[in-house]
Amino acid sequence: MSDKKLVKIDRTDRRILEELQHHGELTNQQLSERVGLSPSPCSRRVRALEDAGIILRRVTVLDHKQLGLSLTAIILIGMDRHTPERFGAFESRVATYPEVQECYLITGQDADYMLKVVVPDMDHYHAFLLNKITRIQGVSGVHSSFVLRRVIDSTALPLGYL
Amino acid sequence: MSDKKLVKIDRTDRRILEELQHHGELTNQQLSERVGLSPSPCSRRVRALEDAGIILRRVTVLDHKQLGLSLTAIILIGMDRHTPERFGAFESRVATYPEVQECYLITGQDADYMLKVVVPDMDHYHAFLLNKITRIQGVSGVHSSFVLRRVIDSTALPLGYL
DNA sequence: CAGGCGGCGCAATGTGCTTGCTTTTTTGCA
DNA sequence: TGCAAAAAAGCAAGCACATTGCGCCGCCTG
Repeated sequence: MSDKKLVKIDRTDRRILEELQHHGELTNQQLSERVGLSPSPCSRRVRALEDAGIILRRVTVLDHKQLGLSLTAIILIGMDRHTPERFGAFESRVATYPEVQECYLITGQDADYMLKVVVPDMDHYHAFLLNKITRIQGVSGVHSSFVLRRVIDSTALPLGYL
Repeated sequence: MSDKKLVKIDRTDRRILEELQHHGELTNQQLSERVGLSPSPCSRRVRALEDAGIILRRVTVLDHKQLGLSLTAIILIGMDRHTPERFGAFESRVATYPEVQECYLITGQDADYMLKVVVPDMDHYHAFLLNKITRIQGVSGVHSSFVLRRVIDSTALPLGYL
């Protein structure tokens, strides 16, 4: 592995992570006063968390509605044969589709993969299914649901267990 | 609505959004040279995108494995009665559970809600189901799947349609 | 073809980040 | 319980970066 150094996460680190999870736009000194620290040790802690790989990356979340991407679909996909070749081929193909936000190999007899897909509208979704999903070797069953309302849409992890 | 100003998104804005979606840690001048601009107009464009609400927020993504959160579950939930009161009660309860990363009201006869939940292990998942999900009035059917592998786990939108 | 508008680049200013050093607090052991 | 060592916090200076005003250029319009 490439994780250089490991950090024991105390109460202060937990507060830092809690803030950064939701507010990645905070400056270091804004963050430092929220967690009750002066800027320098706060900055050092954040860098330690990055070096340890606990902070994976910073991202910017965009408004799909304003970008004309109104349709979000949840797709459950079953495979005909459960071989590593089938799975490998499926995953490497799916990884090239920008419409796919999430793709998980999951347990259960009904489905092998769960996908979250974002497209402009139904026409594009139809085209996506026909041209990209059903074309992949081994895809046997496809079940689509569509998002009516986003009650919660977050990337935050529950830090209460630490 | 409170969206102050609207921005027509040209090729440069698209490149900015594409970079920021994946690399929210970029400094403005790093971003500016990636999109082929000088720092000042780049900064102005980013702020315009923020003011327009196209850039919703910046977040920090953490490594769930290193934080001892090894289990991710996909839960499909059905409601006994499809009334606004039932839905409202369910949603306001679910919104208070930090383990729930995503909660969508979805189409389909099999389920009404799809949840993505993060917990340390199976014991905690069991407790979560018993103490938090099945306690909610109106929950009739619960189907759990568990994530075996994260093939794609992103927040990036497909900007190729613009 | 002339006028106006909008976006880009440059330079200066101000803000925030970073690094070395000192002080304080915590931890471990007698 | 007290002392010593180590780790973390705070301070100040140097530096990098973001921001703002201004002049210039290209484009669109009348």
